[in-house]
Amino acid sequence: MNDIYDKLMAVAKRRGFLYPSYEIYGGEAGFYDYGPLGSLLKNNIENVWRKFYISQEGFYEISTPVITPYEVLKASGHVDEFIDEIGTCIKCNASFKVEELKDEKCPICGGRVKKGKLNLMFETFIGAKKNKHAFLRPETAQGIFVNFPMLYEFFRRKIPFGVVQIGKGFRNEVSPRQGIIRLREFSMAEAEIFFSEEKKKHHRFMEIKEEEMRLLLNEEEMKMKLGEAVETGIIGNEALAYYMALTKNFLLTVGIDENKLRFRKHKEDELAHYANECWDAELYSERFGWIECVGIADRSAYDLQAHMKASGAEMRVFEKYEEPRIEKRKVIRLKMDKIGPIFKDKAKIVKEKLENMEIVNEEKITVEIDGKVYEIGKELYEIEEIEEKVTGRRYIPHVIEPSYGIDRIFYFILEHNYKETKKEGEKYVILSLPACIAPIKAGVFPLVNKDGLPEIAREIEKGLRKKGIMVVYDDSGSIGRRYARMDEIGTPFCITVDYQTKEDDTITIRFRDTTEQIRLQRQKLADWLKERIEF
RNA sequence: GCGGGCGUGAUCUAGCUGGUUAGGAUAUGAGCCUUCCAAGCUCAAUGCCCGGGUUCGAAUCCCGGCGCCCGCACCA
Repeated sequence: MNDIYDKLMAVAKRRGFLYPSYEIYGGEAGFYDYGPLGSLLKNNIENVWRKFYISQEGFYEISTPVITPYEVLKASGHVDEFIDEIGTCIKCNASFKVEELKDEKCPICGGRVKKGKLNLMFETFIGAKKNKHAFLRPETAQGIFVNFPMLYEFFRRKIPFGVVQIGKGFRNEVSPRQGIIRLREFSMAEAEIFFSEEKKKHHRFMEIKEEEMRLLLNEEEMKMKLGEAVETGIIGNEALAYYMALTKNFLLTVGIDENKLRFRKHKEDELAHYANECWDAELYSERFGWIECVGIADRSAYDLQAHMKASGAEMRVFEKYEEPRIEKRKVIRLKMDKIGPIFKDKAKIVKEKLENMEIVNEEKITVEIDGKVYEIGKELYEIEEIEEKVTGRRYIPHVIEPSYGIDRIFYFILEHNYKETKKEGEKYVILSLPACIAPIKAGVFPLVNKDGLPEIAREIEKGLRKKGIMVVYDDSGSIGRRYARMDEIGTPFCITVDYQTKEDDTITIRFRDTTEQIRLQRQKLADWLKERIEF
C-alpha cells in the first residue's frame, strides 16, 4: 500500500516529526518518539489547548503522578472494569468475548475454548521491596478526582469550576497496529468540570446554541443546532453541548478539516463504566476511517462517589440556600430501656436501623435483621415531629469531562493538511499547518550567498529569535529548494533578503499556500509575524 | 494473541537459482554556480532488522525473535 498514511509517515520520519521508538533495537510496537519538529508541533497544539481551557475558560492546570496505587484504581473501577476477558478456540483460533460463550464451546466449530483475562493497565510495584502494587494511570482524570477536596478549597468552594491536566496515559493494548493512532503510551489533555448535580446548565450556552453540528446517532447522521439537540434531549445537558462546541472550535483552530469532523453518541452498551452519556469527536482518515479523538463524557457523580466511599474523604460540596429553610421532620425516639432487654445483643442493630429509617407508617414499624422481620411494638418508641433549620444542602458534584487524545489529533492535523501538488511535473508536498501550530514560523534566506546578503539575513534571524519567534536561517541550494523545504514542514512564511533590501530596508515575505509575495519594512517584520502566529 | 505476506543507507529500490569493492535514484552535508520557487557541477557520509544454524563462504538457504502490512479478535 502506498496511500496518504505511508507518504505522510515517510515525510514525518525524514523531517523529524515522528520516529518509531527504540528503532535501533528493532522497535517496540505501540510507542512513537516525537522528533525535533514533532515536539515543537505537539507543544504548540497543547498550548493552543491551554489557551482554550485555561485562558478562555478560566480553568487551572495541575500535574499528578503517572504511577497510581492499586487502591485508587480499585476504587475508580478500573481494576475490575478495565478488563477484557477473551476466549480463544484451540481448534479454529477464533476469539470471542467470554460473555458470548455458551458451555465453553466455540460457537463456530465446537472446539474447546481457552480463556484469558486481560487488564489493559500496565502493572508496576512501588518501593525497594516492591510490595506495593500499582499501575501506570490509564487516564489523567483520577489525579484530579483524588485532589477534589483541596481543589474545592482552592476555588473557594464555588461550583462550577474546572481543572485540567495534560500528560501521559498508558494502556497495554493487545494489538497496537495503527501507528500513532493506537499507542500504548500516549498524551492526553483532559478537563474535569464540576457541576451541581441536576443543573449542568452552562452560563455561556447562549453563545453556542445556534452552532450547527454534524451528529451521528445510532448510525444515523444529522445536522442540528446545539440548542435544538439539548431541547430534544439528544444531548443530555447544556454543559455537554457547550464543550462539544468548544471542542469543534479548538479542532478547527489547530487545522482539522471541518468536513472530516463529526460527533458520535455512544450507545448504551459501549459506554465506559463511569459514564452515563458520551459524545466522541470523530475525525476522518483516508487510511483508518472515522477515529475517535476526543471523548466528551458525562461522568455524573460516579468518580467522586466511588472515592468518597473507598477513602472516606468528604467529596460533597455545600450549597447554601438563599433563605434557611425550616423543615419539619418526623423522628423516632426509641425507648432503649425496653428495647435492650428484648433484643439483647441485636439491640444495637435495631437502633441503627430504626434511626435511619424513613417513617412511612407510624402505626406499624418493622425491622429486618438477618432475613427475619421483627415488629416493633408501639410501647417501644414515640414518633416526634421536629422543626429543623436547614441552611443548605450537601451533594456530590457531577463531572463533565472533555478528554483529548493529543497524539491522534497530531496525526489528523498532519493528514488533513498534507497536500501533494505538482511543480514542473515533479511531486511537491505542502503541509498547510495553521501558523499558530507550525513548528517553524518562518524561514529567513539571503537570495544569493554573496554581496552582504547573508549578513543581513543573519541579523534578521537573530532579531526574530530574540523576540521569541521560531525561525530558521538557510542559505544552501537554490531559493526554490529552500522554499520547498519549508513548505514540506509547514512553515507558513519565508523571508528573503535581496538586493533591494540594501537600498530601502525592505524584505519579501512569501506565503506558503499561495507562493504569493509581498514586501515589508524590515522593522515591521516581527510584529507582522507575531500578529499572524497568535490565534 | 492466532493465521498469511514482507524486512537492503534517512527514503524508494537492484541484487536474493549462495562467492560482487552490495549498484542506482531521491534526500542530507561541504564547495562551486545562482538576482525568487526542488536547475547544474565536484566531493563526502550513511545500509543487507536481530540472534542462531547449514556451508570453505550467507543480503541470498533453514530456525527463532522483533518490527511492518493484511485478515480474525480486541479497542473507556
